[in-house]
Amino acid sequence: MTLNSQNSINFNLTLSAYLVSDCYIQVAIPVPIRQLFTYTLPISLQSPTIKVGERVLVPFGNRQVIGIVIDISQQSEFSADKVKPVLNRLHDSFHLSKDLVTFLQLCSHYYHHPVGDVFQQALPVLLRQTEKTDLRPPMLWHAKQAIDEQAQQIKRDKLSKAPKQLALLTLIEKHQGISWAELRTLGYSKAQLNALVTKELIEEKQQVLQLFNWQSSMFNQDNKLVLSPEQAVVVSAINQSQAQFACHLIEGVTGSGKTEVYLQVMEQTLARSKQVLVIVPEIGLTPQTLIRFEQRFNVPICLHHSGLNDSERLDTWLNAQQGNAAIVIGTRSAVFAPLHQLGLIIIDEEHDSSLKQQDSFRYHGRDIAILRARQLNIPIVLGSATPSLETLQNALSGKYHYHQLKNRAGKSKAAKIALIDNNQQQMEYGLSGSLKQEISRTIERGEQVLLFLNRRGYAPAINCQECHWIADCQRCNKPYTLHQKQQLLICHHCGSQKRIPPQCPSCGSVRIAPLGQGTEQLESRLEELFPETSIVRIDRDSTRKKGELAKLLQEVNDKKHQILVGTQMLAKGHHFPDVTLVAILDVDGALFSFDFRASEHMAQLLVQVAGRSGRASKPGKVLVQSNFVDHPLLQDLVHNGYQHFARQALTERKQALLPPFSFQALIRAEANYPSYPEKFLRSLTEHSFEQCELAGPVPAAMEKKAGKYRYHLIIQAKSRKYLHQAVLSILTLALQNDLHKKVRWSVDIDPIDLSW
DNA sequence: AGCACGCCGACT
DNA sequence: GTCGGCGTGCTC
Repeated sequence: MTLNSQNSINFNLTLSAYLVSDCYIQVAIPVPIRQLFTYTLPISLQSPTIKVGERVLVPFGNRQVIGIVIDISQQSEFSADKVKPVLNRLHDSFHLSKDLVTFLQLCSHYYHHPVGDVFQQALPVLLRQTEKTDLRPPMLWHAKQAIDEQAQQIKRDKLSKAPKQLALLTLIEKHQGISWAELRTLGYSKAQLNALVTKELIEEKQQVLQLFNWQSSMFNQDNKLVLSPEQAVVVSAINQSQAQFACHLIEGVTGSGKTEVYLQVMEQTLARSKQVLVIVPEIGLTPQTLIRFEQRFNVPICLHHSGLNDSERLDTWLNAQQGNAAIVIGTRSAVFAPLHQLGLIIIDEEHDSSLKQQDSFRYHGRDIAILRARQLNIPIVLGSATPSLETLQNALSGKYHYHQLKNRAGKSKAAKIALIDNNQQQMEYGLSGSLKQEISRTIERGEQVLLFLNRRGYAPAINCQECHWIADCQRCNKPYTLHQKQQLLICHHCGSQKRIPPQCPSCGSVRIAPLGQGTEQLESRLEELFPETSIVRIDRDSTRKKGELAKLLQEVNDKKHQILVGTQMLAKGHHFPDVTLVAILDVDGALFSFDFRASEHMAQLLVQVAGRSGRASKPGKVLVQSNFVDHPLLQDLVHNGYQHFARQALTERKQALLPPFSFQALIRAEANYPSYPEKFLRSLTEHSFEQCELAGPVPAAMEKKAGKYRYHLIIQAKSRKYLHQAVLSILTLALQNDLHKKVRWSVDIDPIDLSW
C-alpha cells in the first residue's frame, strides 16, 4: 500500500482508525444481495461495546444506509483495503436481541432469501430510514389520578350525556395504559379522545417499563366461560407443556369455542410473566375479537396489522421489546415482533393463505412461527376448523399434539351444505332456478342471503358474436374484464385499461357482448329479479375507499340490505348472524385445476363460508352450484365433511408423492425476451440433484404477464435436507449463468400458489 | 434495490 | 449540439 494518494489527508485519517482499532463488523444491508458486508468500527465509536443486533449507519456505494450488526470479529476476510468505516451507531434502545438476529438468519437460510432483505422486512419502516431521527418512545393513554374525588365526580357527571365518552373513559381507567391504535380498532374516535383530554380526565404518558410483571388481578375471572369437558381436556393438555417447545393443533369446528381455549391457555402464560403473540389472518382481527381479549385481560395489548401507520407499528414494536406489551396481536409480519419474554405463540386460522407472503421474501407466517417457538423452547398453538393438509399430516403422524373440538357450544347446528346440479336447471346469468326460489323464500322470511362469486367486474371477457374474437390484454395474453359502470376494459393481471371497442377489430361486426358473469353483473341481475330488495356488493371495487368495507358490513348487520353479493373477501373473519342462505355460484374451477391444492382450498372456503352464517335459533343453509355434482371431491365434502375429505386428500397426496409427503421449491424466472427465462431455467436442469426430481422449466400458468415472459421450475425432494442441498446447488449454478442478470428470478420454498 | 455510467434517438 | 431513454454493473 502506498501513500501517494491525492487525498492523503483523508486517507491518513481513515488509516489511523484502522490501525488503532481492530474491530470488524459484519452488517446486513437492506439490498437483495446474498451476502453480508464488512465494515470497520472507528475507535471513536467503539465505546460502549458494540453488540450484535445494533443498528449502524454505513456508507454503501454512494449512499448511506442503515444496517444491522450480525457479527463482530478482530479480522476481516474481505480485502482490508476496501473495507469502509461505520459512520455512526444509532439510538441504543432500538436494537434487535441476539435471539432475534439468530432467528432472522435462520429464516434467511431456510428460505434462501438474501439476509439483508429479511432483516429489512422484519424491522419497522421508521427504523430503516436514515432521515427520521425524531423517534419518540411510545405513548399510552392513562386515566388521570383523582386528586380531588369530588371534582372528579363532577367531571364524570358531565359525561352522562356522552355515553361513548364515558365508555371510553371507563375503558382507559381499566388499563395501565392503552394505545390509540387499540382504541381506534375498538371503534373510538380521536374527537372522543380529545374531548376527554379537554375535560382533563385522561392524559398521554410515556409508558414505564413493566418488566413483564403482570399480576393475577389483571385477569378478569368474571368473563371466563365454563369450559366444556372437551375444551377442558385441550386446555390442560396444552398447559402441561407450557415451558417447552410443543406444537399443538386445535381442530375445532365453527362455534366449538377455540377462542376460549386460547384465552385460558394465554392466562397461564401471562401468569408466568411471559408474553403472548397471536397471529391472525389479514382481515381476521375484528373489533369483536379484540373486545374479547380486552375483557378478559387487563394487560397492555398491542396491535400489528395493515391498518396501522408507520409510527403506530413502531410503537407496537417498542412496546413489545420493552415489555410494555403483554399480548401482541398481529398479521403474519408480527412473527418478527421483538418480544423477548415470549412464552406462547397462537396462530389462528392456520390454513389461511394470507399467512404466506406472496412476493419478495416468501415466508409462511405459521412455519416461521414454529421455527421461532422451537428456537425459544416455547409452545405454539395452531387453530383452524379446516386445517391445512400439511398441518393435519403433522398432527396425524404425531409430530404435533392433535386436539379436536367436535361439539358446538349451545344449541347451534352446523349449516347444511347441498349441491345444485346446473345441468338439471334452467340457468339464467349464472343463477339456477332452484337458487332463485331459495333466495325468494329467504328474503320473504325477512332473512339475509349471501352470494359468492369469485370474479369481480361485470364479465370476465367480451367477445364478438359473429367471429368469436375476444378482447385480450396484449401485455398478458388474457381476456380483459368488462367493468360496465366505468365503461372500461380492465386487465385484472396487470391493471391496464382500455376503452370498449365499438366494433370488432377482427370482422367489423358491432355485435360485441359480455361473456360470463362477474359480481357487478350479478348485482344488476338481482336488482331486476328482486326490485323490492336492497342489494349490496362487497368486493375490491366497491370497497376501495378506506373504511368503506367496515361501513358496508355494519349496514349488513343493521339489516339495511337483504342480499349480499361478494368475492372471497366475504369468506374471512366476518360473521353474519342473520344470513341464513349462502350460495356459492361457481366451484367448478377448483375441480379441474392444474394446482393440486385447488381442491383443498375450495373445501376450506366452503366450510368457512358455511360457518359465516346463521345462529342458534336460525341455522344456515349452504347451496353450491356445479356442473359436476357427481365429482368425488364435492360428494365427499358434502356428505362426509371436511375431516373425511382432508384424510382422503392426504391419501391421494401420499400416492402421488405430493406435499406434505414431499417438499418443493419453485424457481420463478421472468424477462422481456421470451426465450431468456426458459433458457435460464433449463441450464439449471442440466445437473441432477441427490434425491430430487425436477419438473420443468414450464411456462407459468400465466405465461405472459405485464409484458414479461414467465417460466417455472419445480424441485421436489423426499426430505427437507435434500431440498435444501439442491436449492443451494441451484443458487450457485444460477449465479454462474450469464443470463442470471438478464432474468428476474426468485426462489420460493414451500410454494403455495403455483399460478403466480 | 438504488444509483451511476454509457451509449443512441428527438428536441430547445 | 444536449436531454434522457433504460441496459449493465457494482455496492464492504
